Amino acid sequence: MNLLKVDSEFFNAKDTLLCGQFFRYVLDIDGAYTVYSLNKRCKVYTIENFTYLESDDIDYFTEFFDLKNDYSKIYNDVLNFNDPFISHVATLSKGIRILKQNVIETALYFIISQNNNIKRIQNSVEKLCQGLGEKIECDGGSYYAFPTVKNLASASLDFYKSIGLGYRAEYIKGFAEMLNGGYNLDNLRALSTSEITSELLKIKGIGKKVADCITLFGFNRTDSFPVDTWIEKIYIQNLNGKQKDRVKISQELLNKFGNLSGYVQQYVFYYKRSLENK
DNA sequence: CCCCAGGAGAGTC
DNA sequence: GACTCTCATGGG
Repeated sequence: MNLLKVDSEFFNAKDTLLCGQFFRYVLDIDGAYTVYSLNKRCKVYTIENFTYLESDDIDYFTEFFDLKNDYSKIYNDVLNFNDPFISHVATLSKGIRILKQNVIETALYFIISQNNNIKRIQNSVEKLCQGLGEKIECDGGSYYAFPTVKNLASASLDFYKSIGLGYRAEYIKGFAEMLNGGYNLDNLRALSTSEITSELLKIKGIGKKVADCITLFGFNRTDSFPVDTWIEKIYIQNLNGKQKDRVKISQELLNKFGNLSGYVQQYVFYYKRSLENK
């Protein structure tokens, strides 16, 4: 077990995990979060001015949490838009880091996320891993890995319905069979963001919003601005938006924020979902 | 009973 | 291109 200690100003454990980009974490009794990704896990917690990362695979989670990226520069670039509302939410949410998640995990989780709520998504994700993932024994208990493509494809439609996916079960089943048949999402990495989006939209169950989440969190393309029901509300209430179609809203926000879109989107989303209600 | 959740697909015009 | 309806499921 290795330990990494970093300044917490631009890496806050709670803000990063609860801002809506990730679903597979548990808040422990001691206040630390246990995070699961693929077949790995880590503990992460913030105490005052420092955030601590504990894992057997520090390298993986250094990449996962994007720790080699300079978020002070990103933060200052966002402030330079000189938009009072955006600056306000950025200041409150600057501890967020955009995760660099495995692309298959990201795609599955965000297909599940459609017309759903975060609690239900988390429940389904956990049951998915418990039902199909490899059980990993280690000191301090055991946990389940994210399932292999083969296991995902071999699971029945009834299994997917049994973990609460509802009508999304058919989307997941179809996507799993597609992957098992040789479709490789990593082949899309050579393409531009808009080209990746176009390819993702060909997959049944993936629309514009889910595709934008996959490009942002799975392909680390920050020139993506996912627009869901919450962002739509913010766009109208706080940004004086006039468009009504979510695709057009996304394009307008992307035009405004460019390569900083992904960061701004998470700052704003987190603000709306939690910070506003304190 | 209603409405809503990190929407998308299919149908109609 | 544009609406509109429907799709499971749990919670408020």
